[in-house]
Amino acid sequence: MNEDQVRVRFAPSPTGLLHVGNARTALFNWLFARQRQGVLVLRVEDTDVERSAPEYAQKLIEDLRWLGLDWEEGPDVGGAFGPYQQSARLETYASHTQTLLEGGQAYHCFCTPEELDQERQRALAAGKTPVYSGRCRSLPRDAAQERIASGEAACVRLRTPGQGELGFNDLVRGAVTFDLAVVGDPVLVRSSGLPAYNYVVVIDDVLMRITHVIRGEDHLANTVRQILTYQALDYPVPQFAHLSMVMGEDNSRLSKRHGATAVHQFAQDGVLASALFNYLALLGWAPPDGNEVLEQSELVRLFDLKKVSRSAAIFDYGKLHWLNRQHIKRLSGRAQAEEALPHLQEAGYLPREMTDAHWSWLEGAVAALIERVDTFADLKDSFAQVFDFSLEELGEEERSDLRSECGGKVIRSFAGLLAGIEQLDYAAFAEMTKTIKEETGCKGRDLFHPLRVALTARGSGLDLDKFIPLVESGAGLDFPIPLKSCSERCEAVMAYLDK
RNA sequence: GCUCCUGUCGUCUAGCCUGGCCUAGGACACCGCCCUUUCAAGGCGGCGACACGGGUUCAAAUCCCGUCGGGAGCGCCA
Repeated sequence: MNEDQVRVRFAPSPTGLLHVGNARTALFNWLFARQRQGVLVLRVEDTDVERSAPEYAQKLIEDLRWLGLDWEEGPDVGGAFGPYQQSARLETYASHTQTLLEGGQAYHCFCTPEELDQERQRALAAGKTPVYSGRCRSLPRDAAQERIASGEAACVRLRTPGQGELGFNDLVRGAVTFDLAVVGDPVLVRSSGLPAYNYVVVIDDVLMRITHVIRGEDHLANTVRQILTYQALDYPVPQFAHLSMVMGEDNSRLSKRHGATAVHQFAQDGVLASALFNYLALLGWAPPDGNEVLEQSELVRLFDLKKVSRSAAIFDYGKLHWLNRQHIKRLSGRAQAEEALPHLQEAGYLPREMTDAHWSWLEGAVAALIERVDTFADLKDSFAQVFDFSLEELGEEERSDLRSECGGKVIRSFAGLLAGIEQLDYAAFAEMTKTIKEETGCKGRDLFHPLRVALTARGSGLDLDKFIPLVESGAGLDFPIPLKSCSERCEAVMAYLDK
């Protein structure tokens, strides 16, 4: 292995679905690794047995892959520095703890949670930062051993300086300095014997040879404790980069009440992975030339960790949707149809078994309807105007359009012409409208609106020149919901008018 | 409460390091116009910001100090 090789990691805890905030962290790690020809490690942080669940680890992996990320090492692909889930690394942590205990950099603490809580309350009340008092710090080692032997519960704490300053250079934030007087001795190992996050993360990052730790800003303050741990272990400290948080519109942490937050949800809503990828990269970073619609490979080329914004960003669904439209447009007709198909099948418009005829009809339909939608879920809704034809649900305005003087004349004239025609395509339709205009004297809105309502049972929608060929070519195909031809629609309207 | 991070159009940001090229640029959203048999889409245009107060300087969005706002951390959660 090359000593200079960049090695980064994404280390989610499997306590829920992949959130866009975490996805952005993963993505920035990925971009950085790819552009530096480095290695991305996926590590599952499942030391919290209460909240972790293996199903979530699997879903996390699926969602990351859907987004278009890959990694060289991880629980699913293996690697030279595994295992890659912390629950399988407990022995490693234990041996490090032994070393620290023997060297005196760590010690056993017998304080009970109740005592610590009281200490904390007192500090808060006195207007000070709650810091562990260090009561068990100077307990002689053999005395501690005896208490443990007698069955007393103890956790292991790191011995920290308690005074002075500790600074580090953050790749996105620059120089950051902390007063060590406000950092107490952190718990390394809980009295249950399970190691704590801030401890294992250090050991794992060292053992997995991580060179750059790119993570959320919520870890910024913990970095001091972690650096102290690196030092106690006599390990080299990696570079840090703390990314700002992703917020909802009201500037509070993005949560479900702001809308979709899980990557999985965006996939279901018909957002393209490439669009979400693009949007996430733009959250806190801007391309140098101002062109914001970018593919993965372009992002890899242009991305610059040093240019990442230091302030929090609000997740803008509107811009994501705009980007999604841009990415949809870049897809070939066939690819658009393929993306659309699952959503349309789920809505019951298209059969599970697609014939070639279905495919070519679908491509045409998607091409006609796609420009008007933000997502494939929206596309599903706009397919309703092709398949659903219900005169019972006409609105007031549409009803009066049909029943108006021109409406009745136009439709009767249209129905008459339709009877004598083989194949209604747009050219034929254009010819017919001319004739209708002459026969009825109706024109403009008075002419076209009744026709639109008669054919679509709606007051607005797709251009008729696109709508008619779509319906006519689809009418012969076998769909779960039969697609009515123009003449069938027209007959229904005539019957409706006669009532 | 304390500590740390942060503050440019409604939103994402460029510019800040290395003061003058800033009459502060772009994108989304919004508004208007054009296109049009509808609704969109699309094209064109418009509105719109340096949080505030002091300093330093011939000159400050840019450097310094303070205030205020936002976020995070202070756990035997991760």
